[in-house]
Amino acid sequence: MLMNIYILEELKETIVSALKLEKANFSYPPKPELGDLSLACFEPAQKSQQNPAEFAADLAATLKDNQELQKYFSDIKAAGPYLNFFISPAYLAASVIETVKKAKIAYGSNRTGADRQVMIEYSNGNTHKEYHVGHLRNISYGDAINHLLDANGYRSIPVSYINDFGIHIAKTIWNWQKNPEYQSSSEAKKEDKGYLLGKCYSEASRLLEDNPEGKAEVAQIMKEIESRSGASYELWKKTREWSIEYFSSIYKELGISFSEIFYESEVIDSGLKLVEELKTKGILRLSEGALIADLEKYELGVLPIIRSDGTALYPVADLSLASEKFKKYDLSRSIYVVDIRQSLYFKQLFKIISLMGYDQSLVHLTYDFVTLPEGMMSSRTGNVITYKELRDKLFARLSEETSLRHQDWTANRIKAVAMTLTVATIKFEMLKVSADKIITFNIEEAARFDGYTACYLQYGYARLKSIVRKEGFSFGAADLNQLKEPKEKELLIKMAKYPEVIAQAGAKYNPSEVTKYLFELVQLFSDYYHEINILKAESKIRKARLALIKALAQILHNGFDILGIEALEEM
RNA sequence: GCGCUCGUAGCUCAACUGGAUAGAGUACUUGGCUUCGGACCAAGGGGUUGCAGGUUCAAAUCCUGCCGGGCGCACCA
Repeated sequence: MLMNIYILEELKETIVSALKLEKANFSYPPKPELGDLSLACFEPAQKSQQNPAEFAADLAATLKDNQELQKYFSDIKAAGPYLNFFISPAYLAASVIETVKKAKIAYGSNRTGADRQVMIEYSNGNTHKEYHVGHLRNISYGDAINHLLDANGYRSIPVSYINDFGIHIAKTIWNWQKNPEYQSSSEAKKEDKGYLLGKCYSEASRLLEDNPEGKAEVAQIMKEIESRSGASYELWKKTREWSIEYFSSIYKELGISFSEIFYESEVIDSGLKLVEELKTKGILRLSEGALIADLEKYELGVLPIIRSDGTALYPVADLSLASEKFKKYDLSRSIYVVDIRQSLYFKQLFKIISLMGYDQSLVHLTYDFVTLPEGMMSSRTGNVITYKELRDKLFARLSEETSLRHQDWTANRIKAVAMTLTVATIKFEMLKVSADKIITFNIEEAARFDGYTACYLQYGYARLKSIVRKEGFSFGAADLNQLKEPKEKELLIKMAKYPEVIAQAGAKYNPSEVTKYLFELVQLFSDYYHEINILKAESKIRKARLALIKALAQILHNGFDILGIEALEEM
């Protein structure tokens, strides 16, 4: 299959071959008056022991008569140590708009990954616990990376791993059994029960803090679950289902789906066998009664694997899961999207996996936590904001605003639009900040319709589509030479950069570059829209502008897809 | 104690990984509705990039040392 070659890439290659450069350092001028594409001359000048500014000026003079380059550039001039290229507007418009028109949903994607399979694990809820804003950052981030990998030519396999077998479950069941009001509410819908379990768990953690008696009871319950028989085990089976149903209802609301979901309870047994093997191989050893991985010689400390009482710790399941993944799928890379606080743990885990003989590349994709303006959150003390609470608060604001603007709309329509905006807002807020920054989630700020927000972008898209709708189907071939406005050129340059943004954001696992790009694109459009009339323009110009607008809408739509955001035709 | 990480405008964040006069949003002040959707647009003020050295043509970015916040470091996940 022939893939798209994008204009800027093509131009850079043309320049490099025309100048016979080995290495070229391209950038974009800070202001459009300076040019559209820029070549820094520091390095080549140094090689030929010349002043960079003179070097640039010499090059500009040489290139003036280059027939090949004149096809693409209306002007080439030096500005200090930079050689600046002005792309010919007609060529730019034709190239960008035609490429978008042909590629449609594929505009921006590339073949870097060469179809290699990559697994990406994210969301990773714990049954019986709440699904909170931290999980939302994880799932939004993981899903965006999943889309970015696909757009960069990888075959990405999104999976989730649900911890359904830890001590937290015994705590929840302990509290559940003690409180008849929990049991009596089991007539509720399954997903509501999943939510209730989360509440029950946080309460249990609080109750158990200074309660040795309770802790002993919890340990007893844990043993019963591990033995897979008895009343607590039966209750585990039932409540586990509630949580899983609850998670799947969340994924559905968020429009996210996984190729496969793994469960700790299903990998733990083979994990115990695996751990025995690793012990005979000498990778693990006993110490102070516990089974540990001694990684001191790699400066990674010590990782306990099995408690001195013989019960399994978290790595047992993780090791088993890793080998499961590699057995089942032919992976070139395995990515784990997990909170940065576990970075030492993942270094240890990856070291053990490589000692086991796996040579696939392992990536721990980290992000920092989410907090609220009021302060830190912890699932133990229970002052977390859950998905449900956040969603409801955002939804209330966004639907209020929507119904204010559309008093003729039905309640259902308002609800549907507000829900789409809610999900878009959550994802956008989680993605717009780079992963290594703590997010202070400010609901008031997030739910705005102006500024760097999901609603601002959606509004821009809705206006675009509104124009396109008015045009109907009378749509002939456009003469793109009619796009002569400077603002049109600015828009086209920005549109031409989209493929680079996708490539870079993918290589750096950084969706915030996409959010920023889309915001700037909509800003440019809003400015253009305000100043230049599209539908009232003279027929030939109108057609050309409509072609521009359609390509623009396509790019916005593609960007929304990467972010996992549903584009609204009307809002 | 050891290690990781962050520190940029009042606030929330960018800065193409060493490049042009450090940019956006918000807040504040001001201007624009006989508009293709004003949920918009335009203009203005606002900075010793935590501090001090160093590396070089060039440093918010790299190195060293401080200061301040956050997070990890054996039976939590």
